[in-house]
Amino acid sequence: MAQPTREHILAAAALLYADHGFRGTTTRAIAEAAGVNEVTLFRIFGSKETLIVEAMRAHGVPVRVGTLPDVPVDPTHELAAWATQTREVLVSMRSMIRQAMSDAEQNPEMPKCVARGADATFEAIHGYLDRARASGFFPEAAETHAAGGMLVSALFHDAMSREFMPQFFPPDATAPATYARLCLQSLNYDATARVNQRQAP
Amino acid sequence: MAQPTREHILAAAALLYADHGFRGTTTRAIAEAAGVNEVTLFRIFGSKETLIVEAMRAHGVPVRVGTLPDVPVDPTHELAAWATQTREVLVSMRSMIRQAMSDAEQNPEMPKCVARGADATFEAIHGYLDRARASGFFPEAAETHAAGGMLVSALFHDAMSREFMPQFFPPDATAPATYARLCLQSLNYDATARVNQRQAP
DNA sequence: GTTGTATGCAAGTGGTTACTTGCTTATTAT
DNA sequence: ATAATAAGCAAGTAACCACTTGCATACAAC
Repeated sequence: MAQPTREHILAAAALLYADHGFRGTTTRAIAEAAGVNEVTLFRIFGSKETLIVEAMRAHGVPVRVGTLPDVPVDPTHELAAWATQTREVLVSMRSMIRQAMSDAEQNPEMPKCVARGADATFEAIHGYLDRARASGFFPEAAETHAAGGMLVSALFHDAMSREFMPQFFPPDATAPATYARLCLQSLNYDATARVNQRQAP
Repeated sequence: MAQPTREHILAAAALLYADHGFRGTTTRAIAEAAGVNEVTLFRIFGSKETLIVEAMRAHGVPVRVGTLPDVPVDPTHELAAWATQTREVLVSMRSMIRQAMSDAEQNPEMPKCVARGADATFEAIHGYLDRARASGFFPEAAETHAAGGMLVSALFHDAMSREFMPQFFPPDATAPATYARLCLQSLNYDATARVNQRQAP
């Protein structure tokens, strides 16, 4: 019962942290939620801080958030699908992300272990847009990294703030596709490149 | 000494709140920072919660964050200037905004009184882009609201997250101008419209 | 000069918090 | 079977928290 206990505690801590932040998450509440005695937490993790940090590392943003094809064929749909998946993940973790960003003022490690998966997300979108440019979908001078960053920013802001100010965002269902479309347009997307690509070889 | 005291307390509370959030901001610390006895807080505001909410309302996001001309003449520069001003304000308030967003889980009023100025910001950018479209800078079908929202999202995400993951954003100095430029490109910006506009009448 | 109001000060209340100690009880390994 | 390990339980510690009470003091209006 050694490992299951440890996992239960981490899962309970992550869940409580998302709702109450660091200060608001008491060791008593974690123990109760995990169905474990409070002293067990200290015996296993030593302190509240190391427990919470461990929980963030285990239940933070996952590394693989969405799938983008290696060779871009239909950027409009591929990007829209990826944006939808990515926003879904961000929405499911919005509470945890918000808490970690605010706790950063006291403990700068917090947002870093929560957002470990962010690297992979940016690499995925940047790589995809670079490949799309190489395939002729965008002109050579297209600022793919900046545009990809803006797409991520739109998904991030949407996931974090829509519940407070829904009137400022596009309709919920179509928002990710809208962001993807505008991202492509900002890169002077040439939809015919796909056809050319296929005709060339 | 009635009003000065009240203002001192609100300012001290807002400052402490930005660093420590609701739970972390103690009435003792507010009193000490304001140079006032702790009981005075309760005599004036009644409770910690009403004090903090009052402080948010007084020192939240201001209503006028940036200036956009009534009649668009040079969107590239006008939008870049506005984006720079807007990000500056968001950066200066990032701690407070982050705390308010995380405290929303417990008290949904928090982000609303902090972000009272957000309405005006969105109205400003939406109105400006609509006028620019009417002036012929964009085609009739241009999705000005969605693109304006993405611009605000980029500024927001930049202001909130750059300090944690600087590698994912464009160079700090030119980022707002980059966002503004991509926003215009996503709307199929026609820079010559300005000239046409002037020749027409 | 008196009265009312705002503030300071000292002390305390009841509650919560992270964390500890001492001891008992299961499970597991040998 | 026995010894080691992991976990539970009850109780407690010292600190901190929001908030209260009772009383002294300063200043203003009249």
